[in-house]
Amino acid sequence: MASGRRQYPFHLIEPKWQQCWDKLEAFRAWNPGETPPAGHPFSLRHKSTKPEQLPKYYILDMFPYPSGAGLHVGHPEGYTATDILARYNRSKGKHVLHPMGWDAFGLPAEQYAIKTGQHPRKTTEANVATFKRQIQALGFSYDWSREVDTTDPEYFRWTQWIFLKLYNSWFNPETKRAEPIDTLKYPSELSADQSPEGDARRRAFRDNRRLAYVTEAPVWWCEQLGTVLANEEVVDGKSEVGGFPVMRKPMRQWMLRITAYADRLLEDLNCIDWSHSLKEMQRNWIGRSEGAQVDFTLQGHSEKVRVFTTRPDTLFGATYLVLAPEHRLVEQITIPSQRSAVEAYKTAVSKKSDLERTELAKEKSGVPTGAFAINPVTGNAIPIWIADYVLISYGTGAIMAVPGHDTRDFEFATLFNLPVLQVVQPTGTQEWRGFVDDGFAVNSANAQLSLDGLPTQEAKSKITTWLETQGFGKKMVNFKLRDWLFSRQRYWGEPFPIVWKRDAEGNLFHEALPESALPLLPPILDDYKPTPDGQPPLARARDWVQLPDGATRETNSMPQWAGSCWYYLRYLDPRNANEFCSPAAESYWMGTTAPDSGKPTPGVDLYVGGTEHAVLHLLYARFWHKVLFDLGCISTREPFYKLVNQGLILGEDGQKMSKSRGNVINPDIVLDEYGADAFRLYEMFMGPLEMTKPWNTKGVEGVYRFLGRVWRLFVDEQSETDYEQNSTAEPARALEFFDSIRLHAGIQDVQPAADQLKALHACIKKVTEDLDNMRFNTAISALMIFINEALAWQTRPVSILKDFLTLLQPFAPHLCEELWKRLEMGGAQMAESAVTSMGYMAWPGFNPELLVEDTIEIPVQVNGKLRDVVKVPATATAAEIEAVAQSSEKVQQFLAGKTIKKVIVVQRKLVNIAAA
RNA sequence: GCCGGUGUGGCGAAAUGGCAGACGCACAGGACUUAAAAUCCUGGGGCCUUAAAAAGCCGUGUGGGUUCAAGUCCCACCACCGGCACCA
Repeated sequence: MASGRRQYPFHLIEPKWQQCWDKLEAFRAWNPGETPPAGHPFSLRHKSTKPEQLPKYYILDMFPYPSGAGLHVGHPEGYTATDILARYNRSKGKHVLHPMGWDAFGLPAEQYAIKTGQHPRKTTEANVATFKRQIQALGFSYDWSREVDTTDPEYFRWTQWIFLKLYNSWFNPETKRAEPIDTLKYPSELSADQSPEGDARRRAFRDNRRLAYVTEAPVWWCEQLGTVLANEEVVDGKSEVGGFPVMRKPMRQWMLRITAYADRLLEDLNCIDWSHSLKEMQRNWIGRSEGAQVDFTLQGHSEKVRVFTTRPDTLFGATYLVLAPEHRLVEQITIPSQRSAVEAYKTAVSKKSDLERTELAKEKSGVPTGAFAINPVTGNAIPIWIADYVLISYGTGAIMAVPGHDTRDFEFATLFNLPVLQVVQPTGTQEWRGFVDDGFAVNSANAQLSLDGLPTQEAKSKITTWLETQGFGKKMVNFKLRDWLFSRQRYWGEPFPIVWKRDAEGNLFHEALPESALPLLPPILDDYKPTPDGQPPLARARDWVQLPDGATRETNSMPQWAGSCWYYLRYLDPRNANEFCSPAAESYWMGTTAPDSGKPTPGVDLYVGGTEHAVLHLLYARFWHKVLFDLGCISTREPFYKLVNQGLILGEDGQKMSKSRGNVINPDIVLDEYGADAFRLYEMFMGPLEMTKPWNTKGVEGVYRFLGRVWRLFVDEQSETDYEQNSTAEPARALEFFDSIRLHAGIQDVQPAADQLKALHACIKKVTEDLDNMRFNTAISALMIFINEALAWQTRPVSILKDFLTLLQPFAPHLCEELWKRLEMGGAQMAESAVTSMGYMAWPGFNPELLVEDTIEIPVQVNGKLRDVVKVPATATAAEIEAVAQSSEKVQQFLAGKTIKKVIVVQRKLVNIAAA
């Protein structure tokens, strides 16, 4: 630990500049139509250019949930990367939008409320204050005037407004987009229905097609948390939060029809710049699979069993059917002698915990129903079983089993001695039994149809066409993606702007509140627990729930995802009281009217956050975005054009940081010891942004020393020593002594020497290229190389130092502002007036001519092994280089007694002599 | 099992098919100091030799291949990390 003396007085520098930026609103982004004040650094840089005439750069962090524990070192990793790029782009002349806010609804504040009775608002406010303090201490260039908080009524009124949009829309399969619910036409028999129930039927028709709809479905209920959880919030049969047991329970729930967008969510991945693996995760989650549905007639029943298969080409090999135990036909078709066995099996399955049911190496189980179906191509009667390896929630909840060519079916058939037929011939020499890949169809012919000899793909399309013409089935696409369970039984979330009423017949129905009723605030409670009969906490507020006209309010609330689904849009126009966002702000920042728009970047230019949101948040936000796009509220199809995941930061022991391991690094302590600039620099120097990497406090010391060397390049050693001694003696006057530190005597306003220019321009080139590719670690190493060289200079030209500070500024903004200021003042006393921000200094360009060397060193290899390095003029021709290389003494030694077969000369790079 | 990613010194890492290990940490030696800290300078892949060196050989998870030349490209494996997981 670097105890004692500081490398440089960061403790005086950093707060000073943070206050200065804050006072100036230095990093405020201006919406179209706004005019920055004349003295603002933006105006100084861009003169009379209107903000909206500049190319925009929208750079976004995943906003944090402000937990009571405060920031950990993982948060600032992404934030530092985006801040560096925000500052870099500002310096390059872009108009940068870089906002921050709080995803502040959520369980911890509510559970704290249950324990202590403290209103979650209080807890939330305290946590937000801590987070904000910690984030601001890092000197990030956020536009704090755009700060949003999902729990602010002025924010969540628009979350509720978007919900109303979803509620009041349906997905038109013909146009493949969302449309207002009024455009949904009733079928003629419904519109003609004059009966008393007509209205109710029409209502039901609409309600079943809304993008937000109600269903009575078994959901994951967690007793301890007192709420239902979404599928994805249940991990290994336990709640993701807290690890409590969960059970299935039928409840009335709100759902969002994300499945309608499955195809578009998949398709549009092709037009955004996300990592391959992230796109794959989304593709897997959506899980599109193409195949066919096939109807099997039942012996002795008029009903048919519909199955979904991706391998219709194997239909001749289907030797039995399997229904999910919950399938609706099971009841009907089970023969009396099998009834008790079937019932017993169903009970056993329903009793199984979901952990057991999804157990990996579990042995297959099932029972026959005694019923038979007819294979439409062979005409054979095949038995119908039930088994829990078939899921009710996927496809049609029923499968045709082809044990010859499906691993699961093969396992099942082996266990129960069911017939296994070969219908696919492998291309190689593999065993056909259990062969699941593409091959050639065999044993697949009847009087009307033959697939024999066809490759799998052709066989699939041939039989699908045949099935369709015969009326036995058709092409079908299935998705793993399920509709989004959108209600929670919680207090600390957005209430639904929905009321429930009864019609004349006594049927319960729901109705949306008008937009004018927003925001709908949650009621004041003194107990935040669910009611004893399992009603959500909101149900405790009788007066709130019960409306004067007899209607009752919906008592569910929205999940935490809701607020984070659209916050990037609210940042664009966060104080707008009339709209969720003005069209002018939206079209400018989301890129549709950017002035440099040869190709406008659609959406957020760069979004950085953790992989933990790879599917859920990113899929939900894309879904909402598309709905808003369809309804004409916004102008882009996708919200986030480029997305990068930062890697995890591990503890010093290489383990994941956790309280229980005691390896958590507290940023406050690091900041105290080394300052914000060193902290930022270290987070970026550790390695590539996207990699997982361990924390190492010694490494912080390394970059801290580097900043100390930067400081010493600029300041006079004696005056620094004086400052140290004086401020130790009289700490109260530290600032005064600090201001009288003089510049280094070598700093002069002179023409730089050639080697100085070369060092600078090599650095400019490397840092620029690295920032363009988000290679922060190597950019920092280039800055270090420059400093190592510059420290040896007697004369330190001001122009060189200024350019260097401009390069370092995105990484270590506080130190750079301070040194810049001192250069500007020429060593005079620091003045409070005329503060500007370096953040707007133009990024230096590099001159490649300055980097040209007169003589270059060329490695010479013999048979691929390095034998010598020769110096040649940079202008040497290949022949000249070859001559020099061959005449080298060392090379001669290795050529002795050998014949040269070939000489490879790579201009300016290398010579390799092949000899034998 | 499937999908994606990663394997390079004691450690974090760097390298458009062209001198492997930039930069930093740790370590060692030296300067400054009464001494220490801080700072500055120098040296560090391994092996084999040697008083020290030079020279030589070997080295990017393993085994093959392409090439004048492979950390980088191709094939087959192994290990670790992340995601999904009876999705028909």
